Amino acid sequence: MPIEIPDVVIDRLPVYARALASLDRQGRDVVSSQELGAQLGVTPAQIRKDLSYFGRFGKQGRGYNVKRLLEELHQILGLDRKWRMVVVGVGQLGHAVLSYGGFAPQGFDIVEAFDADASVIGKQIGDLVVKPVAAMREALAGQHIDIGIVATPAAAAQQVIDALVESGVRAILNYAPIAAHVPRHVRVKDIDPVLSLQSMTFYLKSDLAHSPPK
Amino acid sequence: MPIEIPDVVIDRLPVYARALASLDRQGRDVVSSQELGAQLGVTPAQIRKDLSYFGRFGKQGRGYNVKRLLEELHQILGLDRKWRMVVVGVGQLGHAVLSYGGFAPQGFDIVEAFDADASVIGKQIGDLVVKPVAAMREALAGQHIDIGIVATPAAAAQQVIDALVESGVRAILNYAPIAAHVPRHVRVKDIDPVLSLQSMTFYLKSDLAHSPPK
DNA sequence: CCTCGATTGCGCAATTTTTCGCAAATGTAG
DNA sequence: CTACATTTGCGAAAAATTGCGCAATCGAGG
Ligand SMILES: NC(=O)c1ccc[n+]([C@@H]2O[C@H](COP(=O)([O-])OP(=O)(O)OC[C@H]3O[C@@H](n4cnc5c(N)ncnc54)[C@H](O)[C@@H]3O)[C@@H](O)[C@H]2O)c1
Ligand SMILES: NC(=O)c1ccc[n+]([C@@H]2O[C@H](COP(=O)([O-])OP(=O)(O)OC[C@H]3O[C@@H](n4cnc5c(N)ncnc54)[C@H](O)[C@@H]3O)[C@@H](O)[C@H]2O)c1
Repeated sequence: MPIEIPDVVIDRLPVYARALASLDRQGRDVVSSQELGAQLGVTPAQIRKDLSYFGRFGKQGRGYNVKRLLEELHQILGLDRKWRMVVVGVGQLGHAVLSYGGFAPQGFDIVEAFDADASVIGKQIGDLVVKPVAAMREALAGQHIDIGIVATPAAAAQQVIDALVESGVRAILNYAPIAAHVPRHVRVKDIDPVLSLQSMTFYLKSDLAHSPPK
Repeated sequence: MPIEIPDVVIDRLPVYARALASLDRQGRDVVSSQELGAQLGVTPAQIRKDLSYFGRFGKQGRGYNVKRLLEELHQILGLDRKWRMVVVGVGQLGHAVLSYGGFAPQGFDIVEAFDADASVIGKQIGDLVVKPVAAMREALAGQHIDIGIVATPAAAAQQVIDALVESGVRAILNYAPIAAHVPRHVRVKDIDPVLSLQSMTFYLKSDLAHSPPK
């Protein structure tokens, strides 16, 4: 029964969900795998196959009901509830993360923020006050935190991650440029724009087209 | 001769390069695929296979010379030269990007910044002055820009991307939560923390372990 | 100069992921 | 009620990716 669902499939579902939400806002009622695929740059067959891991959500000859499919995806991904997150490292990037309006509407609530630097500790951002990272264990002891966001310098990141894991966090969104080590029950996703750039340059490099149009 | 190299392989090379740079800073001279793999959480066989697309860089019985392999990877990825980038959208995130110290040391230079908002235009950040996005075409007309970084709200992102492509940019680092449409000769990498979170919750959701250790 | 433990590079097998192809539904139009 | 244009879900084929196994090679030590 528990057929293994590939990670790649899980990674695509949020993309489908985002597109469906957009279609929904535009008032669209139904969409075919064909159209959705064109919009997202994936093949219709892939969308249908991905969805088929979870059930039968479409109607032959019609396509998918946008609202219905969006709800199903939310349920599948666990987006039909709130997730509690903490941010560690409130520098440039940490500030941007804390004041980003894109998390809360999706059910991702940042409930604590920590930093090591005295000039940041105590600072109020939104309705959070930055606490000392040294007191993180205690601060998190009573509460249930699902996800830790790491935005410290690379040198501090692994120890911060260890502390988050100790505190019961089961997923890490890691902005620091390191390969994090975590126990197997903890998920990690890395966000590193430099790695993204460095893989794109491979293709740019060999592009012979080189002249800016005069 | 031009054996097709899988995209997944290209995506891993920067990760290897980053680890090698770290080993190099630690004064390590050689490393085996075994050790590198353990550090990065990939199998040694995968590392060897990936590298074998490009040549033979190791010595049997020894492993890889750290400096040598790092140089080779830099060459392969095109990191042995400078890349010129522009940032469009200088809000919270754009600020963090502009003042991020992690790009320049890797050869990624931000040479212009644009925004639509009068309260940001003219502002100096580092040694750049934010210019009006309306004048982007003209500002970029003379120069060769390799990569565009998009940090505008979603609603503006596609038109900004179109303008960047028009200006001759061949790669886009897109922070906006949209599925960008670009001509085939343009590369896009998306950075979207919400998508990352939304795929991790799939696994958290089904985790039965739920209680924070008292 | 021989032996031995270590480690690469790579052909090939195994596994994973994507794509194909089509029967079965669905809605529409006549 | 029938014909028809669509589009799904899914088994099976194809393609892509990963992992295995091992001959060849390296350096150290004697
Ligand atoms: N700024 C960006 O655009 C950007 C982009 C990608 C990745 N990153 C990465 O994100 C991280 C943060 O980048 P930034 O630009 O915000 O740097 P920053 O120096 O502005 O902020 C780092 C913050 O972490 C705090 N800190 C240091 N050690 C700590 C510890 N042990 N515990 C808690 N807090 C600690 C510092 O006091 C500081 O406030 C870095 O790893 C960087 O490589 C940044
Ligand atoms: N802040 C984050 O942590 C974060 C994280 C991930 C993704 N994002 C995404 O990055 C983008 C920027 O986020 P932010 O938090 O910096 O938002 P922001 O509102 O602080 O900044 C957006 C900036 O874009 C400018 N802008 C608007 N339209 C423009 C146009 N047509 N041309 C040029 N500039 C234009 C605005 O004037 C503003 O300065 C958004 O798409 C957001 O979803 C942000």
